[in-house]
Amino acid sequence: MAVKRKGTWLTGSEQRAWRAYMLSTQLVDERLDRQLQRDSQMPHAYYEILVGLSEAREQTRRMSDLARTLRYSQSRLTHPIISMERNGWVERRDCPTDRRGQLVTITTGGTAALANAAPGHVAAVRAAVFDLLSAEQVDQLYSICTTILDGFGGRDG
Amino acid sequence: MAVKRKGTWLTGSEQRAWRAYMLSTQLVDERLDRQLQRDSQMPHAYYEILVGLSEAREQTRRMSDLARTLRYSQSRLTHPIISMERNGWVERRDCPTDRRGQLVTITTGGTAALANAAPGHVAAVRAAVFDLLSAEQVDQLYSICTTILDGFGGRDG
DNA sequence: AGAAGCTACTTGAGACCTCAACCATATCGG
DNA sequence: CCGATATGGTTGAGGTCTCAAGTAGCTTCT
Repeated sequence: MAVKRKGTWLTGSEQRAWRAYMLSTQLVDERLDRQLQRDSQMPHAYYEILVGLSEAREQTRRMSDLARTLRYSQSRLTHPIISMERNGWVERRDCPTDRRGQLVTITTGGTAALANAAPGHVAAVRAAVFDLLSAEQVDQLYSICTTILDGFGGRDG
Repeated sequence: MAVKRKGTWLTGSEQRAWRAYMLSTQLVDERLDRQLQRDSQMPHAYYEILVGLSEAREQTRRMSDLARTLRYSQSRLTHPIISMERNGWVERRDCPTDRRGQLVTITTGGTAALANAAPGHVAAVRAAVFDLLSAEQVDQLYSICTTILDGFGGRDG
């Protein structure tokens, strides 16, 4: 493995970047969660699941497929799906080609809940992030995040 | 308020940046949490609290003071503090000048736990983030995050 | 065909966080 | 000085996430 010159701690500029990162990501997250919970009675994870389903062909996906694209563990997906099924936002049925599988479909109620939640959520995203950043910063952010994502390359988790 | 030209949705480059952001921040977070939990039996929040205390004058702080700098709600702080007190990592005593107040001090046990956890945690931070980014990107990240932080200006949450 | 191993999903327990309600003390206004 | 309000902190209930273990169906190899 390539040995870094730096020892165990972070340099000054890394440290200040790290602190700002931790603080800002946490605040953005909390803010979006709170907005969704308050205005649409759903946690952010539910919103993401609904989006994932609404974008799917036939509005339907296999559990494992959905979990992979959201990068959720399976049990992190099963629990919400069960409670969203109780809400009437999604429906499940057995997969015809693989009897282990489950197909999840967003219902019209789920679609309505999502349509109802989306504008406020997007406005919150804008207010918290994109209204503040320049176009250049948006591109930089994209490139930083994809660099980090690429670093994961499937290893550990 | 200044009206943005854009309507309710995000532009293409905003959207791809947003997806990369959500994915990467979540993955980084999970990875650090898991590493700390596995190697040092503490969630990330506990680590941050220990750091906050260790950096304080006399290794001691008021609850509300600590909560403010970490940007935690009070009950988000009280719960962990109680369990860390059971671990022997911190101690509490009444504040002499304000009888509502509580002073929290990190114990030698807490200091040891932190010293034990830090190298692995920092290595994980490096591996997940800083080993991948150029110096330029680190500076960009800092500037993006402080821009977002400034946007919060104390309002809402 | 049958055993071994992998994949898909669920379950339950435990930990953490949030929120709202609550007590106690400080502070401010008349 | 006393009531009104604000601040500091705790409590408990409820919900979500994680982790480990369990069930069931597929697949592969001999």
